[in-house]
Amino acid sequence: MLREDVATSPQLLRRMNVGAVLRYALAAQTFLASEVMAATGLTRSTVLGLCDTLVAQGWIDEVADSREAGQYSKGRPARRYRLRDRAGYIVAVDAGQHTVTAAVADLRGTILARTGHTIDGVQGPVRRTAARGAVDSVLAHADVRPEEVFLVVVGVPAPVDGQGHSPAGHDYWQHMNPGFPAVFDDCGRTMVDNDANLAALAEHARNPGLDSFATLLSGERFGAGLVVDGRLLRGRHGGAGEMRLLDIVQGAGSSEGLGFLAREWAVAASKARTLPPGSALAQLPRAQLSAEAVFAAAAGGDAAAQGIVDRLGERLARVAQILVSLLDVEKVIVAGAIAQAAQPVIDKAAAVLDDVFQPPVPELAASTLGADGVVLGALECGLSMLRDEPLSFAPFRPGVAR
Amino acid sequence: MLREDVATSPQLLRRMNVGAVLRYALAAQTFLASEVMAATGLTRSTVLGLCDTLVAQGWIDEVADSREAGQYSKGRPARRYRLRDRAGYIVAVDAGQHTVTAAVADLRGTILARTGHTIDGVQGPVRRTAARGAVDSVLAHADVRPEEVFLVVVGVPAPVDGQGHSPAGHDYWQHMNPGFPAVFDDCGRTMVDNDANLAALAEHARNPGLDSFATLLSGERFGAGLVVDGRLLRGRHGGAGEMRLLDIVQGAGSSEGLGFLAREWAVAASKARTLPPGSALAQLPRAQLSAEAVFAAAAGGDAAAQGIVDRLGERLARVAQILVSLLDVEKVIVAGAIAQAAQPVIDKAAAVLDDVFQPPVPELAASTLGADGVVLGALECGLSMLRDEPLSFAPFRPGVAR
DNA sequence: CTTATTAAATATAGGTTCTAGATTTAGTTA
DNA sequence: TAACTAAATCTAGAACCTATATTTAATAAG
Repeated sequence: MLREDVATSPQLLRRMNVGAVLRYALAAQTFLASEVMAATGLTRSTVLGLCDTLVAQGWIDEVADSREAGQYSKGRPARRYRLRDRAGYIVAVDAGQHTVTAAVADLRGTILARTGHTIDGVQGPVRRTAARGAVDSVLAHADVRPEEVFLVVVGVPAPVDGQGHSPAGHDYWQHMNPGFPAVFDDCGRTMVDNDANLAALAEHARNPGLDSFATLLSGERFGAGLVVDGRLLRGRHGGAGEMRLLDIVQGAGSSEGLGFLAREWAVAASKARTLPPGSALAQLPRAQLSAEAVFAAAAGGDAAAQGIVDRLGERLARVAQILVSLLDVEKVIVAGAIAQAAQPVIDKAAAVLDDVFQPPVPELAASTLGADGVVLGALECGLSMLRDEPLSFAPFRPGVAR
Repeated sequence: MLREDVATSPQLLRRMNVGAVLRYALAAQTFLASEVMAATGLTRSTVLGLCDTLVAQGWIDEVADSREAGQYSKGRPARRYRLRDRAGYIVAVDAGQHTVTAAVADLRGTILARTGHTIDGVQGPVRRTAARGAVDSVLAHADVRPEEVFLVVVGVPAPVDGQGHSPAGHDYWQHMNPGFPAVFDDCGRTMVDNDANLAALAEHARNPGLDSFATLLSGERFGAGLVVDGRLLRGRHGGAGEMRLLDIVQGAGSSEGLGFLAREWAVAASKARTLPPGSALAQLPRAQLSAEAVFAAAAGGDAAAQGIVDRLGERLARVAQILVSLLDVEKVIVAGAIAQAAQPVIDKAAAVLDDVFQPPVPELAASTLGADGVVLGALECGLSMLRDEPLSFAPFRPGVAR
């Protein structure tokens, strides 16, 4: 491969140009030579030659519908090319603490199959088996064989450094990140990353132009994926975005998440019998005092629930204030399964931020991705790696040796 | 110029290779074709052709001392090339609140002249005039004319975004960053950046392998330059590293810096007459109760001064804790003019960090650059821009039209 | 049904750039 | 002075891309 900062030969130039056209194909799926000419500045002869190469390599196909698909056009009909979006596949896995979710997508990012299972245990071996099972299940559903997979991207609830490793010394992290590459050694390359980081990548892909923001997973514990100046922050050991610092922030108190606290505070109020008799929360058995129940009651006007929501909103505002004032992010996206239910909390927090900051006040909003953020981020991570270095993957075609 | 993601022609390939050799020259100053061959993988013919180009453009010279300088060697003596380190110049300016410092360096980064002045006032026009005066002074000392300058890099005590602008709405920031490019319009390109950011770049250049760290300017106010994963963070409006968040951190209290607080607390103790009669601080008139005096007294064993140092150390530890735990930086470098004097404070803070963190404990250390950090960082900023895009500059040679 | 028109595809020639290998050159060493 | 050595130079040759002319495959008009 290339040494760093290295000079190049004509062959390498060809490789660069093949890559440029392939990138265009990945973005456009079906395209004409003229479009590539406009996008790259290359001559028609050159572009057609590059397309020939890509056809030979199995990345694109020539299709015959140049005229039918397009609007009316005079002159000789143009060849039309189409990305072979089944030339390879990307597998995305959210290996959460209690559940594993897997999805398989084609090269355009279209999800072909998706599944979720609970994991019975937190031990590494159990998690490895569960992840492999989920992946085998989606591959079977989508009729994809492991050798057709370009890339497996796994999200885990632990800090992960640039090499996919979690810091030593914490058994929990090693259990959460128990060496997935070995599990998927027949499925192309495997990448492991932190779940909040992947969720942030998903948001980045869905918010064009938003280049500095934080994605705050906020269910049981706070954890942030930080994107500043268009880049995801990792830090020395992958610990960027860990929220232990909240222990020493006034008004934030701890890194426990919104879901956890809503439940705890409701249960505490119930035990302390401070809930007014008329409160909706008082009607529920303690086992059903979930965060969602609290938020729903608050939305219904219940004063006790509203009190909890207000406290949570102030706490969330503190968290957002920290991130915004240290990193100058323009938006904090509250993500995770409870994000949408927590809209009342977010509204309260946004009001607090309005007081804290001079305009322009940073945005605070719930993610629209719900519980799928991590899986979608894993997919996005894989797609962006594909876009960055498409030629480092080899298209799979039945009957053709790789 | 190039469209993004664009394909290339043979001419552009040549340009890339010329750039690669020039980068080598900038790093090596004097070199042989064989070395470039080894570094780039190119043929001798090609490398010599590229060197011819660079000679013609005025970037390098052929020098005759191939044998003399080198160790014994058999065979035909190799041509030796040398960077024309006076093909252009880089001007670095630290436009601080009270003082302006300027330096001019050649392409190798060797400083040719340096000067410092106090600024009489905080108004934009005054600062512009002072900066221009300082630059004219160093240029005259180094016998450099403005048109020979490639790049002027100015550090200011205000947030600065990627375009060199400071956020509107704060008059102070506009005064600090009053449109320097117009002042240096005869000196090549002008770049403006935040002072702490530049100090961080200086540290980055001097600590190879250190890729995630914070540089904490800590004199009158805390301000951090954040480098994570090898990149300087800016944020949406250039506000990354602003330390206003300390207002809500327990034990940190405010964003006032070590120098400010040491002085304030010593004066307060003096006014409250709580200094023991034997204390070295009690001997001093209040106007001389500087931070340096407090640190010196503490080093000399004075108990009252030691008390102040301990309080400062705990506060500094909090600041470092915040940065480390949110960004996973491996080191916090205390910079600014008082950094070295503040060693007792740093020692105290390091001891606190030892308790707070599990191993590996993040490092905390004083910068070795003293008050020059910002100027050196501005120079480093210019050099790295030169290294990234050398061919975007045109060498200056007397008698040759540009 | 033929002809004009149009735009894409193809073919041809030419220029740049790099590589590979043979030959020459400029020194040292014996 | 001759042998040796490694750099420089010279000569082909191959891979690209471009520019321009020619051909081709469609539609539209007469």
